[in-house]
Amino acid sequence: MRSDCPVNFAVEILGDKWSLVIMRDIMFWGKRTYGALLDRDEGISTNILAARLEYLEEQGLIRRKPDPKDKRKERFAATERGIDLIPIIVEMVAWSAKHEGWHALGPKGLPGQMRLIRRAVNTKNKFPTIEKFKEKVRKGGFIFEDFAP
Amino acid sequence: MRSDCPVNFAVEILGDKWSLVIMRDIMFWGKRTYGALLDRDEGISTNILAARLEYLEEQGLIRRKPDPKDKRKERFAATERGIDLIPIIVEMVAWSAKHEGWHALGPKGLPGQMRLIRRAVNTKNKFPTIEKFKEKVRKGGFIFEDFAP
DNA sequence: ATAAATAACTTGCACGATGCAAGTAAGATT
DNA sequence: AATCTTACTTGCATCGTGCAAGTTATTTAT
Repeated sequence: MRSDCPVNFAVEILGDKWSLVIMRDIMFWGKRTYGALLDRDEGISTNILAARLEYLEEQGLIRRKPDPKDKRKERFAATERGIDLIPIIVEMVAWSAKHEGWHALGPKGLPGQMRLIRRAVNTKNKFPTIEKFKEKVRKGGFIFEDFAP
Repeated sequence: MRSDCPVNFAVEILGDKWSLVIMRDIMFWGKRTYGALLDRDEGISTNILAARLEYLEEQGLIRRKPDPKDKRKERFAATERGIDLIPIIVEMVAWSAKHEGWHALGPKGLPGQMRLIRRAVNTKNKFPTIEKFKEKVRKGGFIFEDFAP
């Protein structure tokens, strides 16, 4: 650790190009397997994904367990520590949405998802919305669950 | 840009080891010059700082102007786009404070600063506190102003 | 039962970001 | 005029990331 500052603490753990994107896929889009996490808009390499998943597990942000039906598969889920990243991710969405350069969820963004995000972003007191998000993920669901294609 | 997702948008701009730490120093600690930004707990290299400041300016998060009194110096300040990072930084502080591994601001953390941070972190509705932070920075001040050593 | 497909990786190599140490040029101080 | 301060740059080593290809275990298809 470079310092005792809590901003630095978070940046040292989360400050890379993939950690928060992977957590987004697990908690917002309900991706549960290596294959599902590979198949993303951003296009991650197989070695990078494997390394990042191992790292996120080390950091206690996700946990994995073998799929009981298919022995080739592993299933990833967010831990409570990972679920607590939701406020950071929501504030990042709010920042991106507020400033130019963002095209509103892109081709995969369904109207319902966009409304959900816009509500989360435009509400001044985000606490109740974020608690609902967390509760959904804690119960094994994911945030865009009701709007999945 | 790797995708249209607003999470990815923020991660591509902010997802490195220094951008948010530098924004913290400017907005929370009131550091205004290259020399002041060099002198940090984390210890940044001179070339990295120069490159990051140029990058943050390109991204519209900070602006610089020459010091009228000392022609060697430049003074850095956060733009409105940079000020809008405060909610993200506050949520990162909240996340770090909630989970183990963080030692509460370290040796430089004065009691007043720690109280300020704890209040920001423990309040469910962070909106009013964050608005006060933003207003202070907009007026040319910084968040720990009243508690500076 | 055998062959093909799928899932989750690993390996090798290139490139860009980061980190350290030393040097430089303009302006301020003595 | 000499020294100090400020804001850099340069050269080099290392680490994180990215691409392409290969590997192993398991499942599905024939």
